[in-house]
Amino acid sequence: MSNTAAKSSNSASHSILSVAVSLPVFRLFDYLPPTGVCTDNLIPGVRLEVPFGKTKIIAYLIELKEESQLEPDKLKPALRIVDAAPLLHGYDLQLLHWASRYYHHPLGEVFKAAFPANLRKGMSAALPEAKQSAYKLTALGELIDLDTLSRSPKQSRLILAFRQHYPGILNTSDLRALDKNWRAAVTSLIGKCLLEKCASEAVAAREISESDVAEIEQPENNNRNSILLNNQQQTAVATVTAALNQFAVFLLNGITGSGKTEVYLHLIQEALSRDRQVLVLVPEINLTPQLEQRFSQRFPGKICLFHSGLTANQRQNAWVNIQQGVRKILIGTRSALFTPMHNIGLIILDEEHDTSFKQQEGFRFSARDTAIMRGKISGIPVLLGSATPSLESLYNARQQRYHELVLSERAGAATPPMLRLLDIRNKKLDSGLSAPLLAEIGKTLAQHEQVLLFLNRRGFAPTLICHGCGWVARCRSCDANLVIHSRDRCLRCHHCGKEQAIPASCPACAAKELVPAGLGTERIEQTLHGLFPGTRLVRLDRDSTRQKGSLEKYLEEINRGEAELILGTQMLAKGHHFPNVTLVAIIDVDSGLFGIDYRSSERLAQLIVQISGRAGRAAKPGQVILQTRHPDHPLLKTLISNGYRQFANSILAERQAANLPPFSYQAVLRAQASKPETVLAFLQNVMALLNLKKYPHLLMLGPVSAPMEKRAGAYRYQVLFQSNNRAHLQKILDEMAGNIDSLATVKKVRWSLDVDPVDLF
DNA sequence: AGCACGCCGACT
DNA sequence: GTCGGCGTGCTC
Repeated sequence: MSNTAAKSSNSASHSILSVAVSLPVFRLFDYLPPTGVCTDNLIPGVRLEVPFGKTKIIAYLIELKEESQLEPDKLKPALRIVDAAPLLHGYDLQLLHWASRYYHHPLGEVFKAAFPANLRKGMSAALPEAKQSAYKLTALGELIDLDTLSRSPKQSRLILAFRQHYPGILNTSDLRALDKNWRAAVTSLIGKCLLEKCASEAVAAREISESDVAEIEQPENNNRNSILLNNQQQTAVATVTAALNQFAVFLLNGITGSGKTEVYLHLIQEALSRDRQVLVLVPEINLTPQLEQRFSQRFPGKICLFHSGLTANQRQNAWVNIQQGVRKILIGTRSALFTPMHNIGLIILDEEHDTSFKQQEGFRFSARDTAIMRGKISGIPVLLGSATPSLESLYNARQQRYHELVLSERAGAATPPMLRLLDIRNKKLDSGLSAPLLAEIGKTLAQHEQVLLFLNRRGFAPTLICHGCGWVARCRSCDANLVIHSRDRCLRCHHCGKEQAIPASCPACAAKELVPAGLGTERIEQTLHGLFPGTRLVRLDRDSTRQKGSLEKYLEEINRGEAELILGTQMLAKGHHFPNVTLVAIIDVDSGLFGIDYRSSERLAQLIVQISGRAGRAAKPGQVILQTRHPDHPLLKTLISNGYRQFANSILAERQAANLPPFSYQAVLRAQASKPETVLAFLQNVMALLNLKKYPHLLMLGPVSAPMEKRAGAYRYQVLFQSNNRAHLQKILDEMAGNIDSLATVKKVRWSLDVDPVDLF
């Protein structure tokens, strides 16, 4: 009480509103309060509508100041205060400020990421319950002969439903259950004066009776759904439960099928019983109807989903229900991370190694790292789960920064698949397929079992090369090689998506000796058609599933057992499992083995483990064949014989032996201008300004993309900063951010700074 | 990001 | 003579 009194007496003199706007500028803008409004109730975090240039926009109040740097006559008054009370709580604001600083992204843009589109446009955040409508029949509707509606079967069915339902009132969710497209029919019935909207009292009455029903059903639900935990699961649940009131990071390292989800469900129950909310983050692909069903069976009426597939209104409903604490559990993708919560008590992040937790453009951030920071700010535990944890998380666990919980027992009796290296040195290959592999494929098909082939390259061939002079087809706007697509008869850039026709002769030497080099899924598909004629083959990659719903169609075909040979990219590794697959082959493991970056080996290993999980679920254990020219590669051998965990350890040990820290951090400064000299001068100035010598471990690479060519009307260079020390990098970036604006204005350079969302600690 | 101002080629 | 191209600069 005394707190608020002190606040308002202070703010009397603080009558300048410093706001952030959703623009790519780092500075804040100052406004006067709306005319005739007392600033006492203005608290940072509220939305304001302000005049901005010629338009008006929604801005976010950051602080109240005594005076502005600008001359008073330049200040405009804000138009209105949108929120009586801030929608973001103190912890949420702290998190957004942290993210803006840590990822060097403008504060207003970070705020934008925290609000659904409707609220960004200034819509009120009133609870959507008020919008829940209910309908009942009019007197005419009660009496009308249904035969007169014989030409509108939907409408007559609705009328019948109203008549049969006591007390004759149906609300939106009832109607949705009756018919997905109820709205059109209801609208025309209202138009015919057969149906009318109820008064709001009637709606409230219905809601009470509904919640009664839910409570009667609940105990029975729990009995049916709750599964007994094994010892490891019990330990995990008990350990996290004991820490429910403090910040701690737990790494739940559980092999496929070890029952991680059951641990999540028990912990959610624990948090709910303490009247706290829970945030569950999952990779995009995992947000399936099955997951939703499993959660809502256990926690009926308590869940909100939040992901890119929702409409603007659905997003707002979910956001507000969670923000106000009406719903208790938010399940969503990385875009759900910043949703304010009334009383958050636990964060769960499933498949923590998954790369979709990193936002790679615009506001680049790592949802995993930011979730950990959210846990720290809110003083609550964060649980990271994975069968193949990222190296950084394993490292953090080893450094005791995370507390590791292991689930090593499979719930069912399924035997793990057998991994085998197949040496293809000096072996004849047909589109990358060796004779022993082809023999195994033939054998498996003959037994009417399914085969899954993996190659992480779509298209026909990754390059078009001139046999006469060595010319290679490259993209004009990127530095990447163009990929040959045979079905669409074109060359396509997998970076920017640009297409062009396949030239008939070499543009450099005019020889008609252009040959496709390398392997892609299209090419293998073609070869397999020739080798196994009449076999039903399904190819799954971004090209074959571009049409909406076609992925689902193919997956069903596979699950029904109609598809015998399955060929595909990354897509195969995630989400779905195929019961009748007994042979998995990875056509080229070597490509992942020798990257400059250890992350390519890490991803390869994760992929092998995940894709192996697709096989051997049937009564018969599956086999996994890895084609390689390096059967003695220590990493491969470790992975095959000792598993992912040992593999990860040996990468970390290798780096330690080479005196390298486990990770490095990077940032990219991009600059562009109309003249190349301008770009260079700008970068030189920036470099001169930075005291790089202070940071011995900071590596500066650049300008990176040479030679400098004009692209899209501008010359652009980028400079890469790499460091083993995140703090050093942060300091350099701070120095830059403080000076770069003025340098750029003088030199007319456009610049942007991307901080790769690598790690937190 | 939008949006306006400004300075050079094809149009009635 | 203008319409409009996008390069450049600004928004409290």
